Amino acid sequence: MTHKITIKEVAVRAGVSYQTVSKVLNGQAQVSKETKQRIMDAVRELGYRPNQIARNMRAKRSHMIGYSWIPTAPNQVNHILDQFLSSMVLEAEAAGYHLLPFPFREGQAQVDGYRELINTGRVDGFVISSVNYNDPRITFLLEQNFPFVAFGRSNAELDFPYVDIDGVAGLCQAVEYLISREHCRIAAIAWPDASRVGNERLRGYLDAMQAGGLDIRPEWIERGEGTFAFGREAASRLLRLSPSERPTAIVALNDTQAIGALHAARELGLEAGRDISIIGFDDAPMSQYLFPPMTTVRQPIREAGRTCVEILLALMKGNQPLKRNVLLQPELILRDSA
Amino acid sequence: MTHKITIKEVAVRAGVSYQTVSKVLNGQAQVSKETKQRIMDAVRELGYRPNQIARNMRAKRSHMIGYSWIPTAPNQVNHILDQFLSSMVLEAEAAGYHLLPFPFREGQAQVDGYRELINTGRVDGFVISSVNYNDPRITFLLEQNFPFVAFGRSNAELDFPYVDIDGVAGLCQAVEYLISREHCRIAAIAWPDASRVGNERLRGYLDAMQAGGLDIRPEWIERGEGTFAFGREAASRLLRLSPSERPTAIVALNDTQAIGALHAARELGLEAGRDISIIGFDDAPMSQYLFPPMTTVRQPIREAGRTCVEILLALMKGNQPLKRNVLLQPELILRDSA
DNA sequence: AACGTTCACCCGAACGTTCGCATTCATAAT
DNA sequence: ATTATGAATGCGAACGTTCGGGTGAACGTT
Repeated sequence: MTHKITIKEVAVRAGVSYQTVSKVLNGQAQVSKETKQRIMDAVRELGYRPNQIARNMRAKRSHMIGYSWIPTAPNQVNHILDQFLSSMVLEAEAAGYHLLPFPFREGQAQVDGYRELINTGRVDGFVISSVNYNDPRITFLLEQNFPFVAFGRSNAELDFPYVDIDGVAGLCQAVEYLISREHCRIAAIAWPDASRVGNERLRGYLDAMQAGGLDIRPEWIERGEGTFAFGREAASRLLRLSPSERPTAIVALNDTQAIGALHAARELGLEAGRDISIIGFDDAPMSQYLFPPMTTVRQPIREAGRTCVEILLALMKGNQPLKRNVLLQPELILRDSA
Repeated sequence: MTHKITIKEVAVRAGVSYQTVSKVLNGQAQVSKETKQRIMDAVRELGYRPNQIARNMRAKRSHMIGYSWIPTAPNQVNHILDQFLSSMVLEAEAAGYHLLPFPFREGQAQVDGYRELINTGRVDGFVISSVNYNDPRITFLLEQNFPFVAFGRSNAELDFPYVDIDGVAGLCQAVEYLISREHCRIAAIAWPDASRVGNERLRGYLDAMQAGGLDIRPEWIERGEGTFAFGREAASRLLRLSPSERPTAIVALNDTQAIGALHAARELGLEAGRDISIIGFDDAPMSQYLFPPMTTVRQPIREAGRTCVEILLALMKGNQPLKRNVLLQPELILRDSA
């Protein structure tokens, strides 16, 4: 492995002290044009690049942003990660920062991972995702007064910087669309009320139903896990209600549940898009390839990743960022299932 | 933000020199039990954790592994990334290493990203993926004699450490299964011959066909992009061949193409799993939720990520790793489409 | 001729570690 | 009593930067 060039070697070649080279490189030196040129030439000829570790050491910063995510179960999807990560990586790199992904731990041990990275000086800030109510990471980081941005909101009383997708608006759009297509009996397949994201989306459903002057029947609201199995089971129940009560449309809080609902409909001999309308949430990549292609709500993930890093960079600089809380608007993608 | 504890503060509290603390912590000191205990107590009481940047500076190592991947197009899937990344992160962390994801660049600029990370001392090694023939990264890294492991193979004449999934075996399994189900006319939807991965998998098809004593007809081999559109188009052509020539089964080199084929079959009024058998490759998470659930080949991604890092760690230590080239076996997942 | 300014550059120190060698002190061997 | 031995610890230096202050020469001003 080829030897690494240091600033001293550049200095020798340019015939100046190495500190002068440093100053020239950082644009804070009064030097004659000629020496500056000599230094630049030497840098180029030797292919010198400043050692980042030494820089970090001196600056007492790591120029790293910690990030960890819940690894999905083997048969689950994380179609978000690629977009979220690469948008963060891109935005961070432009500011001389890099991402440091670290393993996700459950329960109390989770905070230990964060603490360790702080105490060893490996990161200057965090982006946290999969945020929910009473997230121990949030209280911990606030307490430590350590820079972080959350992708997702938590308890209303906690004040911290976040970026989130407007779940209320997402479901509003879906329901409003269904109402515009003359649907009156619209059901929702939702999540347990321990999920802030789920509650948000459900509220979008409720708001839009109310705004549209439609009945909200408790039996039209199914709450359970965000899985294929629950989606199928819930839809199956909904579609077996008596004809006068049976919903003509179903909105699910994610695509996986919606696909379960699609299966339930098919099992009952109903064709989605004709006999029953189904709308998902997430725009999972395969949703477009289903039978029929699924109408769903797409989240601006790249925008979210970019914005998280943007805010975090300002925080780490010590600035109050211009925007501390950002709510991004999702978009209804019309296909054939509704 | 709370002040960071240094080794000197620990030393003061324990009443020894800071270098002694260092030695105790690194287990290379002859010290009395009592002072050792005093030092350990001080460490615990102050919550001291060694500054990793300073350590890295001293050791002239970053303890970082560079990794970058091709971000997928908005409507594409990367269901691999989550598993691959988290298995690498986990394996790396156990050895005190972390991953440094950096933006993927196209063409010649790609190598610049790698060079920059080397020259600035940010990484000690790389894992590279999306490897193909004549990969400029491989020649560059070999030339620099810089530690790396490839996930995927390249030109046969290049000798470098890699981990790969046995594509030949994967398609063999698929075709052998079809043969066992009495299929005689089996077609393949393959990729352009610029893809090493594609060629490998296609060879698996050819080998198994030959071993099974079946006809290999050129019109049964479609080559094109690994997209939904091409899969549909190719399958459509195949299924419109004259009855005596029409294949009774189709293997595709990835799930996206296979799903395209599923659509083509349906458009022609054929039911997959009954009128025509279709097998994909990748076990994309949604494949199980299709109509019908799709038979496909699953790759041991976590194992691949783990092994890449395992080999790389040995290389970075300066050891010749026990295994330098690893070929992992994929697994046929039987569902209803074949 | 003495003095202040400015320019162009040098130099010491520090960031938080680790490492090799030096030093001190007690104990045992001569 | 002197010397060798070993255990327990201290000390200086170094890793590659950046930063602030210092310094000598050239020049202009009175």
